[in-house]
Amino acid sequence: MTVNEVYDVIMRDALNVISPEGLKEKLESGRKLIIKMGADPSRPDLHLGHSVVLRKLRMLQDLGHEIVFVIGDFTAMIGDPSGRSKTRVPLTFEQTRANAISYYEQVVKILDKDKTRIVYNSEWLAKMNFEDVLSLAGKYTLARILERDDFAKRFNDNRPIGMHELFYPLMQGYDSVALHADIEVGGNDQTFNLLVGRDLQKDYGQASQEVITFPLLPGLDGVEKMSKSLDNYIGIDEPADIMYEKCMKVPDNLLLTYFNLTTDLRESVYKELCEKDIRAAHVLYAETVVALYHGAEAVPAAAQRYASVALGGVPENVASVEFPAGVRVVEVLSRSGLAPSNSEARRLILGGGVKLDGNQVSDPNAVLAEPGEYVISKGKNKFIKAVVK
RNA sequence: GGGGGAAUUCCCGAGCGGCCAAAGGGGGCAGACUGUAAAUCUGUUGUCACUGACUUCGGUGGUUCGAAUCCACCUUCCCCCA
Repeated sequence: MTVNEVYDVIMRDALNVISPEGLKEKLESGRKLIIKMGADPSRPDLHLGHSVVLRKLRMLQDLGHEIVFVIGDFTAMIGDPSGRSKTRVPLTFEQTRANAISYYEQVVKILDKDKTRIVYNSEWLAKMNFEDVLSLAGKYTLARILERDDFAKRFNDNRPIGMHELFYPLMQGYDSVALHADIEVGGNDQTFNLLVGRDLQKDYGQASQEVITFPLLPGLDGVEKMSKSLDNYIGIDEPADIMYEKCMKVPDNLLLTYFNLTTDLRESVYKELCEKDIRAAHVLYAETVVALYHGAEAVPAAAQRYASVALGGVPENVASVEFPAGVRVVEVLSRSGLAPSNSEARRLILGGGVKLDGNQVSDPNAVLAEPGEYVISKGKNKFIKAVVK
């Protein structure tokens, strides 16, 4: 892609670009730009929501620029208050390192390993003394910090805001100063933090970074933003089968958005299909995404599995768990993870949600007396093979 | 520093001495319907050896035959005054 093409794609997909002229100028300068992206080490599991931004970074990388991931190991001690209504529980140093590694491994599924750098913000933040901190704090005002949605909200609702939390945007902004970042990208929820970086760079005598924010991908529930903790995500690490199935579950009214933000397909390919045959559009989406992360060769198997389960069949490679003869079905459910407890398993049976080899189990005290293999299912698409010995 | 209030099961929120595993709503899960969608309807939502037992209502100790409910102290949060 040429500089102009990349610029156009960014302008098309970005939610907001602060100073498009500045961005264009930098891209055309011929310099190798430092592009900053904050990584949240408290949640190292990447999903399609992250891919929205990552895929744009990949384009910039292909133009020769350097992507720098800032692992907020120091800021993690505070926890980003973005979108939070409560103070977060801090992470330990070891946790952030472990998470950072896992983060990196997933990131390079989309990005070019050689042009991706990882830095830890403790490198500079931990070295600041109290005087440095005061000087940093003096560059911002309470009123401006309180402009932030979540702070304002918490403040008005009389919920506590720790003093240290107010420093979060400043610290993240200072990262840009330390790195001499040219561009910073992030999700829409990061807008405030990214802008603070711009201001601080100016205060420290640097050119302000360009800021590009991208829309947040809504989760599979169609309400909240995609996130692992809400379990409404499609992880980029997930097996092809699961990925395919989840893609089929994307809410109809969001499918267009998903196509837009998470695939390379041209609008002409999917737009009409979404309007005319939403089911076929789902299939196209599922195939596209699975191919993207697992290769085209993984598609047929995933599609076939989906189809067989849809027809009420049992998928082929189901995880199996061994049990001694005479186990209660309830225990099979709880120990295999299909149910969180025996009580819950019992309720599921009573509610008609459990099947044994395709037949509904109605007795909560049912037992697998004979050795053999049994397929136990919960709901429509959760299966486990019980190997009874 | 002084005064007043609050802490309930995943979340919000009722309960204010036995009828409380704790109303109601949200969310979750399952069933029906469907396209493994949405909407809708139904059931369910502490654990276990489940017609019974056990553990829960910020923490610790107490009063009582009996405490989520009363008392004391502690912890945390909020409000008002300074």
